Amino acid sequence: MATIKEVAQEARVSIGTVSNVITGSVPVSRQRQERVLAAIRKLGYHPDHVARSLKLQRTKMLGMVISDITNPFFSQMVRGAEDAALERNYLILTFNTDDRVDREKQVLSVLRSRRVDGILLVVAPGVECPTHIGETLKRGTPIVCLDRVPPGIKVDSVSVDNEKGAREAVRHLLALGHKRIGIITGSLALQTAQERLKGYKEALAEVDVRVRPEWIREGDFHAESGYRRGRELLMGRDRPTALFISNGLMAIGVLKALTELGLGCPHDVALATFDDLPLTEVFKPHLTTVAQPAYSIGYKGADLLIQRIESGNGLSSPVTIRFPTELKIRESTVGYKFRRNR
Amino acid sequence: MATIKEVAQEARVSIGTVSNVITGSVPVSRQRQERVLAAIRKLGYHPDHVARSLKLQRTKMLGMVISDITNPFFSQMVRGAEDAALERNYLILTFNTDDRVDREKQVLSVLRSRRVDGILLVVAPGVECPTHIGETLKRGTPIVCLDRVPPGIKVDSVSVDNEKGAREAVRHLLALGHKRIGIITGSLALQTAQERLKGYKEALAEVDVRVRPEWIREGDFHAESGYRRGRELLMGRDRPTALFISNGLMAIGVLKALTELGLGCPHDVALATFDDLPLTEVFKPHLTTVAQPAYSIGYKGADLLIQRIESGNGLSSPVTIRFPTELKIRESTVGYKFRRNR
DNA sequence: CTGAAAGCGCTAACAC
DNA sequence: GTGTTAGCGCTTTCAG
Repeated sequence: MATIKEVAQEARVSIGTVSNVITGSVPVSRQRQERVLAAIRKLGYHPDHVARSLKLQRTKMLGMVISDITNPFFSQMVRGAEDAALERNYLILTFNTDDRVDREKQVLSVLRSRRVDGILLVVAPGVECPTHIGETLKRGTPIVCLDRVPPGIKVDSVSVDNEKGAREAVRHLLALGHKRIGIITGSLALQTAQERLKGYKEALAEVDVRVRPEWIREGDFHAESGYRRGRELLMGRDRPTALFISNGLMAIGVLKALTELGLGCPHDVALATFDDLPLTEVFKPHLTTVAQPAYSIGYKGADLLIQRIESGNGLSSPVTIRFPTELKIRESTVGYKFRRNR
Repeated sequence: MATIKEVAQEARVSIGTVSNVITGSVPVSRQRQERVLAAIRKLGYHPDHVARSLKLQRTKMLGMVISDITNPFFSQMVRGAEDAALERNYLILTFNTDDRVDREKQVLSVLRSRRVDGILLVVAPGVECPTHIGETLKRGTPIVCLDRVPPGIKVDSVSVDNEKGAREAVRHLLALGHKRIGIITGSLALQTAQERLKGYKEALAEVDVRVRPEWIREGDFHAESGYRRGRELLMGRDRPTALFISNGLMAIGVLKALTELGLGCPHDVALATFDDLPLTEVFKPHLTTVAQPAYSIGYKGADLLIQRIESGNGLSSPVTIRFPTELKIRESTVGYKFRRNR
């Protein structure tokens, strides 16, 4: 592995000069410039970014901490973040926490040792106030929270208007004539999940439909919980005619429950869900969804984070970006008009 | 940010002693050990991994170069690799090339500067012999190729038995009575795609069904090409009764074409495809697939790579690991028995 | 413009 | 056991 020293020898200049032609910060005479370039090519020299990081005290690396890359919502987000980062010559280290706070803390500690310049974080649901986030921030490493905004902490975040998205979806269900609408929420330790529940309640309140507590079930944003809570909701005699599911993975579980119980969608039960699952569009039933711009959340998050890093942080107060959602009406709700008078 | 020097001062010992208690390579007296630990806690010290990397000339970082994290096959692979890496205290830097050779070269160059200890690579389809891979290898950075094995280069690889997987799928189609079977291949610049085509041809040859060149269409492993090649294949009067699709993304495209043309599956056209798309299982039609252990490919790949790194490389000759595939027979092929005598 | 030299924070000899 | 010290490869003053 050629070093800057060898390049300097080969080009018969000082290592300072080599550094100057590489960084371009200090002018170098034409003649020496060419000698250096030739030496670099001849030796196949690639500057050691580790040494540069040590000297400059910045690594041009970002940590990205998500729940699970296998969830298409997050994989799109990661793609967006990587694209934005690469454009500005930042690299991304990814970590899956599976929504476990202990893993999140562990990862944050690793990231500290690795001296990443900033962190994109999808916080794990935890009851306590996330002190590990505050500490990281205080230490000078900027964090941008994605998708979920942790409670009781001043931090940049990029997410969507969950309340409005849920409200619109439930309004849509109501407009179709449904009055018996259940919901499967995410973990209510997450603000995101609470906002979606709130939107659901608001939509019902608007038209004076009573909220029935037994039709509100708490899941955890994973498919298995959608399956279980879905079964509970649909097995009884007195079941809802429509369901609002708080995320895409849980919708998968609900669909499985539906099939097992021999219920048709939308005929027996109409389904509206948060998250648009990209690859399922060509399958039946095509789900009515509250689509989130996952790619943009990741892209904008990385963008904002890099801005923070390069502006020396602490300049302005925390930025909260909320993207709008888009209600996509499809066959899991329409194609069946629920009769109004019953 | 506390440094080892400050810890030494606080604990009233030399920096060497601090280093010794951290690495544990040299014994330290009980008393000083405790003083150091206390100082570390008090100062919130986290060793600077950048400095350590420079000194040790290894970063404990792996580069992972894939086509697109958004493709569930790859996101599972990445998850597997990250899990394996983390277990051994390696971190992963991910990059998407969108199957473009120029991006791949660029990424490899970045990875070289970043001094990653090894690279997990899904090669982009390119005509020429991949010299950039050979150079990286020669420079001493081990590479493990995943999913696709580049031609004309001795390199470790982890993939599946594509030929056998395709053969079994087409045999299944034949067993159902189909004699008019088309295929949409991946880019034939990829050995992977060629192997799947070969399996298809072999299965037909086994029962003396003539290969019809007009029913062999070359796609590129992306959904759009599945859609286009699918349309071409199915629009004509003289169309196949069954299709073998060489990957999951293209299957999505074909399904879209099917819907547009008003063709039912499996009634009008039976479909068998490579790749099991994880979240589509609850939708209709449930696809008959040649399932690949994507997670295991990633996991084993990282495992093998780390072994190479830590055994000082160049020990044994290239390892080629081939996982078996599993044919999952589902409703996109069965549920409709094609009549034998026509 | 150019070269010399001082570190960035850490590990690993090496003496004691 | 413990302290001292020489770098790892680079950037950046600082003289000239």
